[in-house]
Amino acid sequence: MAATARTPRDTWIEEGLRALAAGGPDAVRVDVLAKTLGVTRGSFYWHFKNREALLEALLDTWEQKGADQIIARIEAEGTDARDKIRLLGTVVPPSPLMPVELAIRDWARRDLTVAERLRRVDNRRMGYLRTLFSSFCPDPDDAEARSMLLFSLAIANQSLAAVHSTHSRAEVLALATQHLLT
Amino acid sequence: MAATARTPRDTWIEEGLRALAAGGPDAVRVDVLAKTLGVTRGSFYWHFKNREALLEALLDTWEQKGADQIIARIEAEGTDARDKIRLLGTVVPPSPLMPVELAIRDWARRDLTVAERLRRVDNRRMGYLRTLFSSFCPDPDDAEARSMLLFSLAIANQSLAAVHSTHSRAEVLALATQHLLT
DNA sequence: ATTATTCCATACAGTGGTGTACTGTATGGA
DNA sequence: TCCATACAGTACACCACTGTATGGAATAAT
Repeated sequence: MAATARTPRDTWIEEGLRALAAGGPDAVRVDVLAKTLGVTRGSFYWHFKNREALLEALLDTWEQKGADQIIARIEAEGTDARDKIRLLGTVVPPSPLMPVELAIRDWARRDLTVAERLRRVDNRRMGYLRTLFSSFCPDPDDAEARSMLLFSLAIANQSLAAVHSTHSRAEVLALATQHLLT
Repeated sequence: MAATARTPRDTWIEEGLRALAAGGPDAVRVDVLAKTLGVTRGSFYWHFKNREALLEALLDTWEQKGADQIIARIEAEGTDARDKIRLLGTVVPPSPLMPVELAIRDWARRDLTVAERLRRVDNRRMGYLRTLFSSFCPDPDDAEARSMLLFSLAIANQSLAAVHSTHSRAEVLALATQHLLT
């Protein structure tokens, strides 16, 4: 059995994430997705019960893949704690995953179940940051403060529109991250 | 002339901002606003050309009022630079203005004209932060880094869902702000 | 080659929202 | 008193999008 899917489920999810990143959950329209995929909605409603089901699937894949993905990459590339923090402060913010992240973060403000998922992911990440900073910050309060600042930096960077007088954004990110390491 | 307005223009804007804060620009529906105001859309289309015009008006009032409002308050309440920074780090984040702010910030990601407005506002604020930090940071790079960190903290705080192990969020905010003052 | 299964197209009904044209009403001023 | 102004109501045409029912095409296993 199992004919190879011409437009498999994952394709819809992929395109759905793109739409989500670009315009938020309201922009995830099945007929729009169908059009960009060159397919009719008949395909969609074979894979998914309804639009709501796709939205759920988008959150599932993000929570599952996107959450530990960054941590895994940092763990692989970084050497010591300081180096990993530097990576987090500079390579993570311009990641292509961020737009999805931001859309979900905004979504969470008006949807409790989304907020709950986000809380889980954020907690995992904050936990990771805490361990990194704790490796050279004896004071737990200090580690918590720095973790919060680095996390904030990574999130806010994308949605901060200001230009910096004499530096590029990348330079300012590096400066800010360095500040958290001293 | 000028019969007393029963549902003046400002009422629509006020309610529009509420809707914007709660659900983003897509949630600003004229018929919904009319319903919550206990009026039909006939009134709306007297004040505004169309829905787009209301959205523009919302951005106008935010850019005009909301931009310098925070700075003015800090200037009024704070004594020296350090004190003002402490205020910014702790009283601004939980401000009732933030939901509107966040909605617009997300909106700016997908609308160039909104992004342009946001850039103007952000630049003013970053400029203000720079002057504050410069008052006790001789190194301009250092001042820039700290400004960026404080701004990020204020923005990200609202959309950060993580819970902190042993502290309340307010405590962590105070810790983080303090870190930027040393 | 046949057939079951998987996938997609098409047509249709329904809904929620916009904008418009027109009518109705309260209020203050000449 | 009469009228202009400033609203508000009603009805309608018109999308954009959802979901459903059903038929048909493509593919893999036999």
